[in-house]
Amino acid sequence: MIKAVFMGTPEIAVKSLNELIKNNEIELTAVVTQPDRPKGRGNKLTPPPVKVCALENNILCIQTEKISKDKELIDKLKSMNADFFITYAFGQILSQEVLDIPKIATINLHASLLPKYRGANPIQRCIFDGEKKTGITTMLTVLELDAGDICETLEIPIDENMTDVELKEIISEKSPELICSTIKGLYSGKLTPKKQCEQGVCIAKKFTKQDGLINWANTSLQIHNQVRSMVDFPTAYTFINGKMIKIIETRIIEQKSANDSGVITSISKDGIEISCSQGSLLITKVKPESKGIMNARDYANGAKLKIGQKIGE
RNA sequence: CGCGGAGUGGAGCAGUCUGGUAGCUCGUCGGGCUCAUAACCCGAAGGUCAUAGGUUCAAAUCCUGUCUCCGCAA
Repeated sequence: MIKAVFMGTPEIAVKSLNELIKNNEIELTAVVTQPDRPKGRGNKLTPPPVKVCALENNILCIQTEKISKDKELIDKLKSMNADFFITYAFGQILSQEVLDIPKIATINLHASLLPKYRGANPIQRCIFDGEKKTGITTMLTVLELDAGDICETLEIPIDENMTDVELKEIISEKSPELICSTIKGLYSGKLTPKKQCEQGVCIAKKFTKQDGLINWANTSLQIHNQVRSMVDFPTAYTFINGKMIKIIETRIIEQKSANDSGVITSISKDGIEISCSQGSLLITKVKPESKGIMNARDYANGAKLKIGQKIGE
């Protein structure tokens, strides 16, 4: 029996945690996650999804503010005799002392094809940049951010309209298998991790609200990639008639039908067409202030938008 | 108790301040026009105005509670 401890926090890691719980070659002795945080409207204290899953399955769940300084927790982890620590979107940096605890290795799952997109936001950044493919990588965890030796990788193609939400779902879906295969490979000694190629290293930083503001002077491709890369957060937005409106879904239109950027050139059943610096963008789904997601056509109808109207202010 | 917005036919909205016949655009259905159409013309169906009380001769509208949804801030 392989003994393992899982460290993770958000929704994306839950499917993998579930697999580790169910897999009968692996004994999951504990789950480590972040403390409950105040979240959303009303600042309600919300447990991380990984904790919820662990509790549902009666797995020991330990929450810590900072694992590398939590002496009590470190002692507890040492006493567990784990073969592996598995981290997946844990959100905390492990100290060398923690990395050295497991008998075989600490492995991390990262949602990119390393060495590209190291860091906190690989999923959204690769879509934002218009990448045609990304992937999942398992690796040995080292002190330097996402720089450890690579165990296994899985490529995932990105089509031109895929959103961050869809990609996240695919990655969440495909991760469990890769984790298990890596654990077994390392345990049996059949898998030899390889050094990362230092060429092509780049860091994927988190988005801020500011990143969501649409600049209509960009090309339609840039804006399209921006919109679909941040549906989940922070969501691309612009201003129409002085009100903020979030743009949920767009399609690229090659031809441009106005000289100005940020002007409504047509309103049809399919949506609202806006001219950009290169090509046009068809907005198909939006979310106005205080409202839910709606078809752009319905919004245009109620808001009485006119062709030729300038947006973005 | 962090701040704020919203709930009205199937969809998107106006009407609420100043109480007095339920309104607009779109969709749906029927008919017409057209070579044809997402266009145009005529007609129809469809709403306990989120919910529970209260005030009033009379409440979508004023007062109080509740539920649901959303934006901002963390």
